[in-house]
Amino acid sequence: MWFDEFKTPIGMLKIAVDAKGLRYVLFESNKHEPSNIVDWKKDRRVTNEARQQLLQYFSGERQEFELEISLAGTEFQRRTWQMLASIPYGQTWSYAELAKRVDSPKAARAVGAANGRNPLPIVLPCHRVIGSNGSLTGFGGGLPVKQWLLEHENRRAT
Amino acid sequence: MWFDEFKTPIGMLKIAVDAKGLRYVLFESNKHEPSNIVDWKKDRRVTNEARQQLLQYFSGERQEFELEISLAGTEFQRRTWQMLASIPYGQTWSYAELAKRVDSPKAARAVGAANGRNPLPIVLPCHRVIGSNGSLTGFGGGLPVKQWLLEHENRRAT
DNA sequence: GTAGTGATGTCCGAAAACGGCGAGTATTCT
DNA sequence: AGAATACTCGCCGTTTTCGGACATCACTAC
Repeated sequence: MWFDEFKTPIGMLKIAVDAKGLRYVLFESNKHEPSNIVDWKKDRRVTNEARQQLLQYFSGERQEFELEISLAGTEFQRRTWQMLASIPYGQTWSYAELAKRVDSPKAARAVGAANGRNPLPIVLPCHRVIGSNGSLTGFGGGLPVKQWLLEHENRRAT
Repeated sequence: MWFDEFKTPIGMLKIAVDAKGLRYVLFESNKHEPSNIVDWKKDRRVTNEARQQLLQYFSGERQEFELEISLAGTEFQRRTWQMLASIPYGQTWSYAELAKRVDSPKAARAVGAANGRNPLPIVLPCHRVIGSNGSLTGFGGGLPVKQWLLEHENRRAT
């Protein structure tokens, strides 16, 4: 398996792609090890594009991503991850809100678990989901990073 | 998934291959459903060869198989299945003997379980393994078939 | 306040159940 | 006696089951 690696304001990021598109965005210390990709590809075109868009995000030039992505998970997880893309830049939802939008109103907790396994953080903005009482509650890359991302978006938000 | 199907003295047989070789030999009524093959192939060359050798076995012309095979299972299962090929045509081993040959002298019972999941019956002659008291004890394709195979080999044995 | 409770999907570890067994012992027929 | 049968118990790898733990939250009861 091959990763493209590059530096950002929040540390090194690693990304990997497979035949369908972007598959992983990893922090230096990721909680869950990525599972092996069956049909991974060393596709410079896709990784270059993804890296560029991520760097644009960090410099403030980009608020939305336009990338081919490849989601591997249960039906519920994919539903949850895809819904993340609906949260506008600079805004936050609660886990309960996200659960409602996914048609499982009572599954706030399950949504949290799915968020914890989001394979594409930042691109799919799981950092925009916080506790209904305003607490940050958790983040794969560590809470400080979550806070940094939210503040970064707040500074740029229209 | 694609199966080649053909008629034999003990009923219809189905065989399937993947990238590495012969993967399944199935009786009409198989106890364990085959798991999905990831990289199965519709490879006429391999299936034709396998079918031909099997038919030769039934007609008595063939006592040993020479085929590329693909074994998917735990380390112990593969060890057990491979050892089956060492049992000479027309002879029988007890489960305990087989266990010894596999370096787990006390695992007679585990060997039995592995035998029960042999994906390539006849080619890997699990029918040549019987209880240490001479009883047939069990067979995926049914005990009558096991008995038929043993008698068939006895008739032809030198 | 604060402490407890139930609902939800997934993962992970532990524990139990389950087989194509076998050796040893007891029981039952000739 | 001696042989056939029955029951018990240990053995081993795999499969199944089960109980928590989670990036939650609303509600109730004190």
